[in-house]
Amino acid sequence: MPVSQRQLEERQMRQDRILTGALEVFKSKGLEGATMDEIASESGFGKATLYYYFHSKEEVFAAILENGWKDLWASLEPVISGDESPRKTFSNVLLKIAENARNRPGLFEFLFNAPKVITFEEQPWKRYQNRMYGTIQGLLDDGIKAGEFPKINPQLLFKAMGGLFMGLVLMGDRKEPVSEKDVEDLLNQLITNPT
Amino acid sequence: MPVSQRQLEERQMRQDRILTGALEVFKSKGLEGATMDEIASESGFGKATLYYYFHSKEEVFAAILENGWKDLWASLEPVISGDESPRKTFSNVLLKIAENARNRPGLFEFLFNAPKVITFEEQPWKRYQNRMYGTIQGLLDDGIKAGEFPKINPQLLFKAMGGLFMGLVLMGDRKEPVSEKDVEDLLNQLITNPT
DNA sequence: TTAATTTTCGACTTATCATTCGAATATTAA
DNA sequence: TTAATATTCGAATGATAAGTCGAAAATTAA
Repeated sequence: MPVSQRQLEERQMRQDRILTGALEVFKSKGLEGATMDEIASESGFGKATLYYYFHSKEEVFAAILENGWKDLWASLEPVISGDESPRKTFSNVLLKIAENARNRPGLFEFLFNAPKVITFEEQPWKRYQNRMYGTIQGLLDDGIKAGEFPKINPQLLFKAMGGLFMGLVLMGDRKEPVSEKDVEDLLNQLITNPT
Repeated sequence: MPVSQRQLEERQMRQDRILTGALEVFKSKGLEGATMDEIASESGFGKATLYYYFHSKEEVFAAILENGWKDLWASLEPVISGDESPRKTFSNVLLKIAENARNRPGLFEFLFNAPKVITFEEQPWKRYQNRMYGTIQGLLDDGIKAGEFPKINPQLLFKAMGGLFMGLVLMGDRKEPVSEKDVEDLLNQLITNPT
């Protein structure tokens, strides 16, 4: 009677399938603009089936963010736990983020843009987001103290770096995906020459 | 019979009043989330009156963007037409943008975020946006050629700067408005030392 | 095979708006 | 003052879309 392992996995896969379809629709229509009917047909299920797997449209939306941030954080964890210098760690973190962005640009864009529109309370994914921001902030603080970064308001440097990555993926409607080399060049420009 | 000057001005003021109220609502609810009822009560008119001044909700939305970009561009125009060096001009442009952001942060944020959600065709305000992006891009190209900026993919530098400004205002949920001095410090970090 | 149990789904219900109507009220011009 | 014109508005209208229902089809376990 208790559901089998395979059953659980299949359920999981169906949820993922729904989430993938939903991401497409949310990206093009936004939270309010997206309809459950569209998500249903995009993901290949009947509408009622979506409600079998999720309680509401917002839950679908939140699940995308939750999974996305969790995965992102999971991929960052080992990099951060390493025992490199703040500067090297910081650089690695950025590259890892860039790697994530390259692999699933749609999701990545969504992770950083969607939250601006929404304002529910109690967003579980905020935990991951804050943890990540906090960590990066800490790396910058340490790096500046250690004289590895230019001496500048860390808060500001953080925002600039954050903005940079957002800019890489999102800014304007420019084409041309940014290459890894570009990223490294820019990082060098930014974090080299501690005065 | 032809409407008087004063009449036109009053009409204009009423439209502005509606737009100001609408901006509030759009900011907190987004395009789809915002209701005409709410915009009406926020701006102090009856709902039907909104339709006397605008044809649709989207027209209201578009009018905010159109006015915003037009004003932003207008304030930039003289700076750009100056005969300073690319680098100085660039710096001035950024400061002018920052000034705009300081004066009407709500509008500014809206200008740069709202477009991501929407996708109508034929957006008149896009003309201004593109003009601005194009100009800045040009300044960077020139500056790099003249050896005034670090030698780096201009496209990328552009994105970084764009991201920076977005980051200043929008990134994360950080508080602490960025001071003019902060901005200048960061600009110096970014565009000083042409290697 | 067969009786649970799980999964699927289109049709229905219901609430929420955008937009329109038609009738006031105010303003202007003669 | 009076007739036109401009402005205002709340109450209908209609469309859209979230969420529910109850019945089927699949799958599982015995």
